[in-house]
Amino acid sequence: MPELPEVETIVRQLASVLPGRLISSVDVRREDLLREDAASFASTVAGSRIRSVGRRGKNLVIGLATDTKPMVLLVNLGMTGRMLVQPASEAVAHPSHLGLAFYLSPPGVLFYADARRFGRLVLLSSGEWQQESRRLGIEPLEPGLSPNRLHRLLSASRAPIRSWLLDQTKLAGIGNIYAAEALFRARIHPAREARSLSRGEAAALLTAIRSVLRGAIRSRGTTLRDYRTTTGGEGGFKPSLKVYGREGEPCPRCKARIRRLVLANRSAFFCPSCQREAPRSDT
DNA sequence: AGTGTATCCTGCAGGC
DNA sequence: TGCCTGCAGGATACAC
Repeated sequence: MPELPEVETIVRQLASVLPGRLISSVDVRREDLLREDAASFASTVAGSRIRSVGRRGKNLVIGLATDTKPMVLLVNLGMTGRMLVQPASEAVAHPSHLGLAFYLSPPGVLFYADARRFGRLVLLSSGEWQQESRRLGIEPLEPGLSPNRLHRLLSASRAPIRSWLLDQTKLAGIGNIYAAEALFRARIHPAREARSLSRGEAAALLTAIRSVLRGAIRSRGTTLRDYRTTTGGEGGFKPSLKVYGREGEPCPRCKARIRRLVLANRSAFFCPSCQREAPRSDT
């Protein structure tokens, strides 16, 4: 669910309300969302002050100043994770599938809720976070990513381009929805070998990735079912999806029926006419 | 270096 | 109505 645009939306909302506030206490309801035990997590976080809220790939990066040292609270939302903020003035109603509650001062509550509990909240030292961050690939919206650089990265891999796009160690932040949408816009078949893309195709793919991510951010993300903003609102990008989840529907460009194939055990939606696996060999 | 499979979970849609 | 199966935005570990 939450890919780069959804996480970016959440980060922007949190960044406008959290920095400077104190986390007075933490209520851990689902310990399996943590890597450490609930008691040590709570004792580290309680009493800390929120310094910053950022994003790296699909991860929320929350900077905390604790009693002893600066820490990073890394939140990966998995498929169904939600970050919900309750203003102090409202009665505190718990969301369904509540995982953790962070009680704030000035008053307010930050909830982490997660139906499937694939999400994770991890406390790291600054050094540990730097190491973790190095494992992730480049940010697709980072200006330093040029068409040539993308082409170089692609040329090292025989993986299908859709699998390559989902690999967070290559680019960080793209998931199944936006991979499908970017490949459609760039007219590239999802099963093409990454290294088979020409320089021109790599450039077109980069343009497509950026335009679809930026468009989705403008719409506050894509809500299929579970994704919510921090205020509980839905993202508005779903009507802009051209192929994802549209198997059997006509391609908006050429009217051919959109197809679904399975790559690495995950659905890949594409237009068989606009996105050819091999160059046309007819006439 | 790849893939396929399984795993972690719950919820929902569709078939019967 | 209910039971069953399949599928879902993600990440990771395993065998091959």
